[in-house]
Amino acid sequence: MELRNLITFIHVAELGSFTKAAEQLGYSQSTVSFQIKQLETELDCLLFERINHTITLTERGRDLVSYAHQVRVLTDEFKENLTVEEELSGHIHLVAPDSVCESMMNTHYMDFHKKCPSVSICATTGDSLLMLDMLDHNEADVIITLDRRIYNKDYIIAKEEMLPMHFVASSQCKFAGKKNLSVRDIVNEPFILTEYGQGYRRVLDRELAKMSLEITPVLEIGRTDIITSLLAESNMISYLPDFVTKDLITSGALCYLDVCDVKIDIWKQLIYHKNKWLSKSLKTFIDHVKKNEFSH
Amino acid sequence: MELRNLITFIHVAELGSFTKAAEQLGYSQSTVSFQIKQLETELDCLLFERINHTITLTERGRDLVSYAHQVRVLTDEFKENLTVEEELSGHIHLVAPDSVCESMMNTHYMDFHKKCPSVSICATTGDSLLMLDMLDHNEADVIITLDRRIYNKDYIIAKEEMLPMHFVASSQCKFAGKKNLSVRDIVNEPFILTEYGQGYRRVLDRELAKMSLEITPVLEIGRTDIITSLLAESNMISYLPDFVTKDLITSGALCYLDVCDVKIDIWKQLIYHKNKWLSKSLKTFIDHVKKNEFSH
DNA sequence: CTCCATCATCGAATTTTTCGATAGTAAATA
DNA sequence: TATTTACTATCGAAAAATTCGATGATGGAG
Repeated sequence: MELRNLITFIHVAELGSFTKAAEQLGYSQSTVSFQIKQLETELDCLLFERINHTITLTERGRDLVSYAHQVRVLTDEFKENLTVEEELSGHIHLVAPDSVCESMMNTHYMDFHKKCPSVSICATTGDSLLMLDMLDHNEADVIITLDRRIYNKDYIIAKEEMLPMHFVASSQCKFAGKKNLSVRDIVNEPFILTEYGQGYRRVLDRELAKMSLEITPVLEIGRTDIITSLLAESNMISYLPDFVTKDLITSGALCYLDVCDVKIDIWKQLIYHKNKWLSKSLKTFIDHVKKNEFSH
Repeated sequence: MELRNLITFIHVAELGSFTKAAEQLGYSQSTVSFQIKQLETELDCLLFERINHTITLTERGRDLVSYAHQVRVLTDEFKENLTVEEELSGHIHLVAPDSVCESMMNTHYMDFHKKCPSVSICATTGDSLLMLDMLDHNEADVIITLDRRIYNKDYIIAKEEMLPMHFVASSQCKFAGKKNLSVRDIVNEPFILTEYGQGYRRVLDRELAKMSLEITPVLEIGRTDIITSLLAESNMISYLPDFVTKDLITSGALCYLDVCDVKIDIWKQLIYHKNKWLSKSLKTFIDHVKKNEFSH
């Protein structure tokens, strides 16, 4: 019992004529005959009595009319809802490094929430590999990486920028103000770094390994806010993106170390999977992040 | 948007896999792919995200699931109602001569009503030509004729019997008891006959015409109960089926006239159109009439 | 009595659906 | 690590279904 036949049946029942229904539907009359017969065969009952070339609904036919109408109403409603402007609602799963999550929540998340109060955001943290894996398994809608510059034909980079990074330490640190430091001068100092999974941490390790150097951090921790506050009160060193240290640099609590022989390109990238269906909500969210979370 | 595709879609959505749905439905996997794509094209939206060979419903997809379920429920309900034993209800239009209507209502109609209280009967009266016309226009479901024996490939004779008929008059009539009367003896007496339309009246006229005779009735009236009561109180003559006069013959108020030279074959026939859909109610009704309205 | 309207039917043309094979990819397994 | 398995996309060919146009039968209108 296909919808096509039900539609034809409705027209026939309303017009009381195969011929007229055929004209109205753009079919030939024999097609209408065939379709009705098809319904009758499938339902194993007579829908119309044909007496002297005029048709009359049987009781079964009358039953079918009401059923067919219900189906048509349902169909029309559904299609209408499809064309209706999609509502800004639903659920979005963002995964990003701790530091990015924090900065987003502190700065512009409320703006988005005000703009789209019905859209619920789930922001979780994770390292680069996990995030990409989540993209691959459609467990995250969009991610932000801080890592080497990622390119892969399966991913769409919605926005990206290179991230300025520095070795940082307390302004009281013995290296503060020193010019032209070498990384060799500091590798044996006590370090606090983010956990290994974070992309820029890995990139740093690899870069040092090229120079046959290695940092053994005394503390590894994902929360960069904790790192920075520890730095301020200690003689430890870290390697962090500027946006994380910005406030404490401005306030003078921390300072950049002028290390000249390590130059690492870390990229901040807003990524989603190429096969991801972008709902209007998701598009809006991505736009919002592009505008607010990246330098303009 | 055909039902077939919606069913497939439901299975895919429930199993989360094109392949499994194909197995369950007996399709090849490519067919399922095709059907889903067909839906997506028609609705102009993505129903499943395909990321790494695993599928996930989109929001639109989720909407469609609930819609498709509704349609399926409707369909199942409808088909179920079809297979459910048809209820004995509905409407039946019987057309019959006045005399037959009366006898039916007086004798066995109540039995039928008790058996099928939800079936409403509309019994109207009409002459043979009208009745056949009504069959041809599907305005009557079944008719009973008192006429010459009707045969036509478009009609189905559910039951028929030859109808004994007699010239009748009051027992006080001057012909009462006379043997071997000729019709010539009585043609000029005052006659009450049914209206011309009634079949057996026409047949009588035609038969007499063969003998170059003619009856000019002083009264023509459809209601045979009126004819018989008038006969009993007058010297008039009529020509009626025995079932009409039975009671008054038994009571002795009327008597048959022994007219030997007119022999007319009148048939009582229960007829419906060959294309008539016999609902269970109608079948039951016809059966009832066959059993009760005809001699066994 | 002829013309028109109606539905049924048939075979041919067309369209749609389905299949089977193949490819590409990821995950599981050895 | 290599291999096997599992999954979806795609393509062309085969099969099936739909549609059409012509024809026929029949009743009604003019």
